[in-house]
Amino acid sequence: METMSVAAANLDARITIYDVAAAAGVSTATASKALNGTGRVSSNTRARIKQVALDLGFRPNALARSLTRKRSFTVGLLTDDTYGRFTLPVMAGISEGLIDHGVSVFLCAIEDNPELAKTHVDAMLDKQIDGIIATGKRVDRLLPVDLTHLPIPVVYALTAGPDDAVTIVPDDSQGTREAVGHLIRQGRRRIVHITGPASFRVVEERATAFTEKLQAAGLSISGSAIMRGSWSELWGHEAVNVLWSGSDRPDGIFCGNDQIARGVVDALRERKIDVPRDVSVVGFDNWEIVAEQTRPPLTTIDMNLKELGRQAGQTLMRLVNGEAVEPGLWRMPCTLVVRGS
Amino acid sequence: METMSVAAANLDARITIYDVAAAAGVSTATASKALNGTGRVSSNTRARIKQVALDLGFRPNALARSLTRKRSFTVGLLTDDTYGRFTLPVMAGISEGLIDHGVSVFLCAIEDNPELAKTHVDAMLDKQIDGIIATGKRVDRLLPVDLTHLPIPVVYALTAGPDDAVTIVPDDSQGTREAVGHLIRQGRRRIVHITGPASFRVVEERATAFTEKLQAAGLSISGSAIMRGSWSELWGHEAVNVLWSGSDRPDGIFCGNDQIARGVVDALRERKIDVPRDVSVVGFDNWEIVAEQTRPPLTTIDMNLKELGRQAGQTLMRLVNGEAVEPGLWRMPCTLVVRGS
DNA sequence: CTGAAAGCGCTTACAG
DNA sequence: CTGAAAGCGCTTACAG
Repeated sequence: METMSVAAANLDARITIYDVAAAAGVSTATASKALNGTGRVSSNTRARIKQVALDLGFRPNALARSLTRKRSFTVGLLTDDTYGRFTLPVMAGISEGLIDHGVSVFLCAIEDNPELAKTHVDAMLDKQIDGIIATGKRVDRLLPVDLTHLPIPVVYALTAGPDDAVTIVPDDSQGTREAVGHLIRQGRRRIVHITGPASFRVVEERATAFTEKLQAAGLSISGSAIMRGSWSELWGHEAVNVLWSGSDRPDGIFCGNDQIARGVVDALRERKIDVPRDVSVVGFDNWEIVAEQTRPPLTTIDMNLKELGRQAGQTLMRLVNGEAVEPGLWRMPCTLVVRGS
Repeated sequence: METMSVAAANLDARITIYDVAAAAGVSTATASKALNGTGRVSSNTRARIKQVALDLGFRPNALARSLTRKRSFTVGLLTDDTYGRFTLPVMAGISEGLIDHGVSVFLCAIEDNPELAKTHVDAMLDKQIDGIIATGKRVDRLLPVDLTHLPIPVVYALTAGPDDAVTIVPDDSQGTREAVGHLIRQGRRRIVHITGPASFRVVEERATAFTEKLQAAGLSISGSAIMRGSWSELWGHEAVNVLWSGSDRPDGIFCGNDQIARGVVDALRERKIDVPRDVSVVGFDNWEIVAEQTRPPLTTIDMNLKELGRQAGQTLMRLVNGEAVEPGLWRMPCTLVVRGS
């Protein structure tokens, strides 16, 4: 009852710039300028108008404003990831980075469905979005939509984009160097890399960085130092079994993700091998729910996904504002998070 | 270069309803009616206008439409969950259920920050959203914003709402009955419940349903049949240790979430107790990444979060359309997912 | 410094 | 069945 009457009141009494202009005894043009800080208005009348607006609780209708300004202060966020392990932090970063500029973001969950994707893009275009951020679960996969001939700028975050666009991804090579560097500083000399499937580009990128870092440190690298498998704990387990059934056992293990690392640490414990005394383990992702529950807690690499999202948002705004930005692959630095392993 | 000229062309040549009216030789009023299927227009001219619109690639400006219709076909989605384990499926469901109606959703990640929340709500109100869906990580926690005196409807999904609103949550009691029923059908007679902290309302709700279901089945319940702890694997481990250090050992375990269940199954395996031969285990959440990687894979309860999100979206639309809907707590059914445990 | 007027791109009574 | 006109709530040249 109470609620309803308030609602009704708000709806009907929705106050417009005409109301504040009238109350302040000026034209809407002057009111508009005063409120927006544009044009020349004496500081006196400006102050008065602002006060009136405040008193009346005036809130400008963004739709009307957008219609004349041809700018909606709205962007679209496309994602094919409904599981969200990597995507949600990115989205949160985008949202946070953008709301400060008064821009809101449309969420479009498109799965792997091209039809759905097109529907979403069309709906957003109709709603006059200023730009698009495309994001996804795989850095080396294209979203199932072509975004290249749109009348608005688009930036790609954590998903593949065309060469002439800006695409923001974590710096996997640098992250790898952080991890291996840490292992070396711990005095480890026989280091192996247990990672995911070769079909992932990040796997190869990290593998290359791994080898190079070891070489740079003057460490010998056995032919089997890089073991590719799946992104699972089980694979971590198995890899340890393979390693320990041979004679060339490592004292440092860099894993392709935290789940593998979790499996490695568990397998090591089952074999009564002390982590980190006998073997040091470093994971990747800093997926807290895994990293913190491992015994001991995982030392790992954080991709700073939220910051990456923030960057994506700001970059899109620069593009929307017509600023020139360097296209290409932007690599955002990763951070080593030292825990117990 | 190519891209830019296309963009420019699209921007400048943005074709309006005036263009199609002119091309079809009718007034904009008629064009509007024909395109929207409103008012009386002969089927001939209607067809012609539609064809012209198609040929010209006319896409109506949703901003202008919203301004006159006083309906933006846009809703806001508030969430305090940036981790997203539960929230993202809900959001995906909302988005999917709404895009069919041509409504887009604004994503607002508000953390636990009231300022941020207010900023988002204000921004969305300015953008004339038709309604709000509030969602969060805890069913028994309020979001850090008061949404009760807004001029638009709001529905709550997976987060606490006021009594006079519709709040959609999973049916924890029914889910519990499914789980326990399954255990009983497996021939289990000494069943315990290892769950999370008493501070969570769902914990007590499930505990009550657990007891009732056992009673209904005529099974005896030991005083310590319900063990409250944390939502972690570690707690699952510990609980098994406690249980097996006593003499009253269970043959069926219902866990408050999949992580606990994972810990339970691991601890059981370490004790050489066969799952599911000696002991059956049922989890909760159907968090696939955990449930599928457990050995054996976890039998668990799925909360159908995506469907819940879809419901929330549809319900909000009903409200927006002025339909009457029954306020209160709506409980959506859970589903038993049988795997190997 | 201030205001009258036109315009953003649609929709909707109201006439005809 | 069709159209002229007003209006949604702002902003922006253009005058004064």
